[in-house]
Amino acid sequence: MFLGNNDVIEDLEEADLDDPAPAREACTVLEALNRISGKWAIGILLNLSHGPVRFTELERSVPGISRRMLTLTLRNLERDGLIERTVYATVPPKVEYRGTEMADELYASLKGLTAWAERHRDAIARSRDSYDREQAAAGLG
Amino acid sequence: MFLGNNDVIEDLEEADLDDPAPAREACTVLEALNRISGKWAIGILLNLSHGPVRFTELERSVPGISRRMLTLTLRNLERDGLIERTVYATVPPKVEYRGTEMADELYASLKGLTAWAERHRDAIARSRDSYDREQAAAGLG
DNA sequence: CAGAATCCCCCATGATACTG
DNA sequence: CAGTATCATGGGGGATTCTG
Repeated sequence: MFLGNNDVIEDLEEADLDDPAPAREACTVLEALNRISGKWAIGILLNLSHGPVRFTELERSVPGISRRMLTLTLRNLERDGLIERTVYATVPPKVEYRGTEMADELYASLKGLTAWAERHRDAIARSRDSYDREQAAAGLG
Repeated sequence: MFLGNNDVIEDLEEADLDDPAPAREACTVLEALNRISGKWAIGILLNLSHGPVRFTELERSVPGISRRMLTLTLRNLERDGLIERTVYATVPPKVEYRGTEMADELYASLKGLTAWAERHRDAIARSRDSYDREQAAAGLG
């Protein structure tokens, strides 16, 4: 996925200084969203929110993910400090992933978004339906 | 960008029923994130949070956006019911966009994420630096 | 078991030109 | 002013194969 415009930071200087607030806010929110962007990050993070999980367990509990994307997403999350990776030198190998405290705080911050989505789920669906109907009607006219 | 796996909804049935909670939570959060996904949605939404704004004003206040992407993103946000579009039959044409109350509630829900990003900005940067250094060191060894 | 390497495809975005 | 239409591209993600 591709979420957010990182150039905002530099563009801020040349932007209209009358009201730079929206650009600055946008920039900060995007910092957060960029950590959880990508098709699989959220699903992985949530599965790690209740204790350590092994690689293959994750592969099963995140439906549809490929081994490649699981690896890539785990690496990115580890790089950002959202998960920790522990290797046990056993045969066969055993690798455990667990969310960090920073990730725990992230879940908490996402609660608000979750609540918002639930509150407006129906309204959004209705809005889409009516918009699509209007478009279809306009196409016929 | 590409955020979220919409297939989770259907996959839920065949998923492991011992603990469907993470998958269900992920699904709900993704509903919200999918409304604000894309490179420009947040920047536009934030600029509409303090009253109506015209098309060309938006083009100026969202640095780097192309006319095409501005149009596309506005259409999507309108479809989801996050913004309203008002056309004034004047010469030259005048079109105003404004955020809906649903969008206002969305900003509020994003505050938590913004706070999280600010709190952990430095920690994340340090995590990335140390991760990258370790990778570079491993590459040399 | 837990990956790494390789190839390919699609879609979101960008650039450019035209219009009611 | 506020869009549409068309073409080009890049990188996120999928499928497959190989390995310590």
